[in-house]
Amino acid sequence: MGPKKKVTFDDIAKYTHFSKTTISRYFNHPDSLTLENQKIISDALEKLNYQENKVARILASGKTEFIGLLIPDLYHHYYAEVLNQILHTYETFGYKFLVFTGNENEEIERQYIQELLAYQIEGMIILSHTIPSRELADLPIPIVTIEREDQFVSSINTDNYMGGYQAASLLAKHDCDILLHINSPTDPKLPSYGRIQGFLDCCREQNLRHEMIFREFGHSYETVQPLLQKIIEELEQKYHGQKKGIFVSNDTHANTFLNLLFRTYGCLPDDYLLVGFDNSPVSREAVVPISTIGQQIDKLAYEAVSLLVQQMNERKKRRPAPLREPVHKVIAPKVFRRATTEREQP
Amino acid sequence: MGPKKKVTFDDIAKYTHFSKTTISRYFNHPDSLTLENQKIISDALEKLNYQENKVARILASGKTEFIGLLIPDLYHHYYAEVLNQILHTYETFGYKFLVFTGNENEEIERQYIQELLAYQIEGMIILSHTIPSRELADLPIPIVTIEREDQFVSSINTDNYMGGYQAASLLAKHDCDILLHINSPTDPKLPSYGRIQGFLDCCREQNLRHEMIFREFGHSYETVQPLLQKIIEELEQKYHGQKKGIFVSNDTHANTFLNLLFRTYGCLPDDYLLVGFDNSPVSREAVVPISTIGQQIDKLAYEAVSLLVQQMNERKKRRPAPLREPVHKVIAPKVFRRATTEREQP
DNA sequence: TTGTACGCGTTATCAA
DNA sequence: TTGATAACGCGTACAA
Repeated sequence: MGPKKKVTFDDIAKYTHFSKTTISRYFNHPDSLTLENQKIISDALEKLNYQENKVARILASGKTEFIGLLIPDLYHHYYAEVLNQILHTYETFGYKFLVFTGNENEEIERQYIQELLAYQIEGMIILSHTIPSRELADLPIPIVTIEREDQFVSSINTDNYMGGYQAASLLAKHDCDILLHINSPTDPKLPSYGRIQGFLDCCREQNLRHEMIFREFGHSYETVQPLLQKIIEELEQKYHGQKKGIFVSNDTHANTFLNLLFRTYGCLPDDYLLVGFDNSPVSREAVVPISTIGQQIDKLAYEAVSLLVQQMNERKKRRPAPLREPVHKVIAPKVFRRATTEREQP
Repeated sequence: MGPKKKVTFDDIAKYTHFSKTTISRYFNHPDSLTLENQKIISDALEKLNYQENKVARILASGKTEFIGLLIPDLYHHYYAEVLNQILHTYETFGYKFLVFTGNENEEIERQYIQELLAYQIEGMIILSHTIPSRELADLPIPIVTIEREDQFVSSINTDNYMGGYQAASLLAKHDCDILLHINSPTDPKLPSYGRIQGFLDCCREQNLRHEMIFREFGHSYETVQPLLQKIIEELEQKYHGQKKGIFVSNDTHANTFLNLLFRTYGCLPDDYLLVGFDNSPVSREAVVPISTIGQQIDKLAYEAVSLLVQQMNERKKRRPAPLREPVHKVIAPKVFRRATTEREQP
């Protein structure tokens, strides 16, 4: 054999003249050993350079401490940051993550799930949106989703409604003549639909003149840019000289919108106010820092893992009380006021 | 017990009146079974709804098909994209990835490595830079690093030297009066030092007037911005009216530099040419699309996994021939000419 | 406080 | 082409 043999409990047992069981206990119930004997074993571990084998432990105990993760992509900063924050919960909960990034293909994502189940993952966090929650609910392990259709499974979402409301409020404070919301057409079942509803409700409640602009923006810069350029031209015609308060569906689009204005005018004209969504780096680093509604991604990630761990623990009990109703928890967004709304700041 | 019992080979064996061994063979050497019997077993698997258990397979076979991944962060698009591309090699090589993102803490990253080893990973790809390659080389499994100090381990890097050379050449073509390179002070042992050397060599070989500007930029926008602002002021003094060709160490800094110019002048003045590095989204989406030297991250990732798989396979042979010398492979960068150097384009 | 014996779900070896 | 049996390394009743 190539790889040199690994040191096992058996080796330690022989070396210390204890039994395997005692070695096992040293790791799992150290209190039940004499301090003296603990020291003997600990020395032996050192001397023989023992390395844990968690795979064997999993097989024996049935607990993998694995959580599966299904993410649409890592191209968007939002998903990358969610992943980052989820990975960091390792320090709190000790679970390891098996990550797949999807290719928007339902069938392939089903295969990924099978593969994850084969590795005996104890639970799953899903951000991909291809597989309906109806189907996810039938999986034999607890599921938590983040910001996707979640009718039949537990989920953690940003309070999108509040976010949309806050965006409209922020713009309203600056006495705009017209409030606009630019977005892709959105399924009311998706959490992000809340942004639209919140924006609308705020406008209606406060009797603000407003217009909703929906376009199929797609997912690439190349499709987004011309659509936004056209929107700018239309706004110039329709609302020339009027103070326009614009809530754009996300920071990336808001930044593109801003850059298009800059290319034309060399500045952000005084009659344009802009609010984005996500508080992604691009909003801070833009040519004019962009006001935005930020998701608290750290909390989103922490609560998702926390909720999942809770449900996984429930299943380990003798008489588990499985959830009859999915839990939906919501995290408040945060408003970041920057130069695209607060002009007094440079 | 809470979770309903899982179907095992034993169940299938009893149901089909075969032995466990035959069921195992159905998966691993199907050819050795009658087509007839294959059908019987396949039907039984369906009927009993069998789910693979790869953990048990690992214990028996010793092969986890796990690769460990140590990444500094996912905040920077570069790392997120590397991770993304690495994850996608699953389709080609079938290896799964256990991911840790580091906290720049040597001791904690050592713990991560121990944890990864406990899960019997077969190899490791490292982008974090805290642990010296001297130490990594002593680990009991093959290691491949990407764009970090790699003296004692195998590595895949972008050809940074060529990148620096290309940047200088591109600027030189446009008849700049002075070529500048803005960067953080860089250890010559790091691959990215090549950018500096390549830039310098090009300038010297072609007798181009040039200046190197080194500042400790740190890792946050807040520290970068004022330093770049100051540099702009100095350049205005020193090279007023002269055509300045500037190679900035990465796209994020290049974009900040560009935005600072825009805030002052409302445009990119004609006497500034800009080249970044990385071809990250920000370079395309900037207020003026930024010319940049792009790393071919897909190839970088593929070659890293490929090289690692090769070395892992070597170890599985009866008489492995371990590498005496680490392998260092290099991927050519690609030049992206955009508006910050090619002004005729809008 | 320590040890014995068995089980976890596969793969590998050897024999039939 | 198939089967019996022994690993793989650890956890856990149960016994001592």
